[in-house]
Amino acid sequence: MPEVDRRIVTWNVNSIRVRADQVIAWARANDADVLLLQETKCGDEDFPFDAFTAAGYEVAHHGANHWNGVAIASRIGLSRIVRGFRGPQAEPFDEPRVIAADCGEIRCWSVYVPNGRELWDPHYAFKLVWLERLRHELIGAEAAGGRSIVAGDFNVAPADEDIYMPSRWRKRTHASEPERAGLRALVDLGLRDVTREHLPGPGVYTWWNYRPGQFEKDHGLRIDLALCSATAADSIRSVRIDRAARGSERPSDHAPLIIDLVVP
DNA sequence: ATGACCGGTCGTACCGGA
Repeated sequence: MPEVDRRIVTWNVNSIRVRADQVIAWARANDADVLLLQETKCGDEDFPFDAFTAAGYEVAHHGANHWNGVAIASRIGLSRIVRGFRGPQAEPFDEPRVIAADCGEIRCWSVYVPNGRELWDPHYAFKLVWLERLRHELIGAEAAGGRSIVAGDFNVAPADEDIYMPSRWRKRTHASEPERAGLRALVDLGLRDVTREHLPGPGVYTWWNYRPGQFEKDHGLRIDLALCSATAADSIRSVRIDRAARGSERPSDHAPLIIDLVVP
């Protein structure tokens, strides 16, 4: 059977209404097959479906209001869509932070892990439990078994080398040991951090603060990740981060993470 | 420098982001 190249991209777009044109133009120029988007920040009624359709992408969106929101756009098929965690969810676990679908030969998840805000904030406890809830979701879906990519904004820097100045993040979220343990528990399911494998650090970042000079000084974090099952990870040809997109006009504060793989 | 940004909201300050 002939092999087929697939390009999967995860990108926290920080409002799809602001950046639809930019995201679609980028997807076309970069030949993306699948876009895993986070922080669309709109309800389904406000998602620019028509613009994506015109560009050849089917879209499944899971959004409620101006917070959170995730989507999968695909030009290689879109089926078996699951919005949110399976089964009824009490708030705040019903927030639109996860969506899954089959895109061609690949089971894809787009995830937006809660920020946590501060180590003493109840939102931080929510973040830790949410990561554990995601772990159970991935176990139930047997994500580690097939050809799977669980990608998105995890809001956790896996190691100190993923932070421009680790000392500044000692007492902040994104770098604490419990968050990293939550992430490791996902990896322990058999989902590999393929950016780490293909782009050894330090200095590999996906997010830079909007504050002036932060991007220019490369004060970034690596918090957008692609966790891949063994079948998917073993078929990866390259992993890249498009820093140029972060330096564009009116950019998202996150850069796209690009995964190229080959499937039979 | 204690500062600086950005998206969204029945807004013109504040929340959330990270």
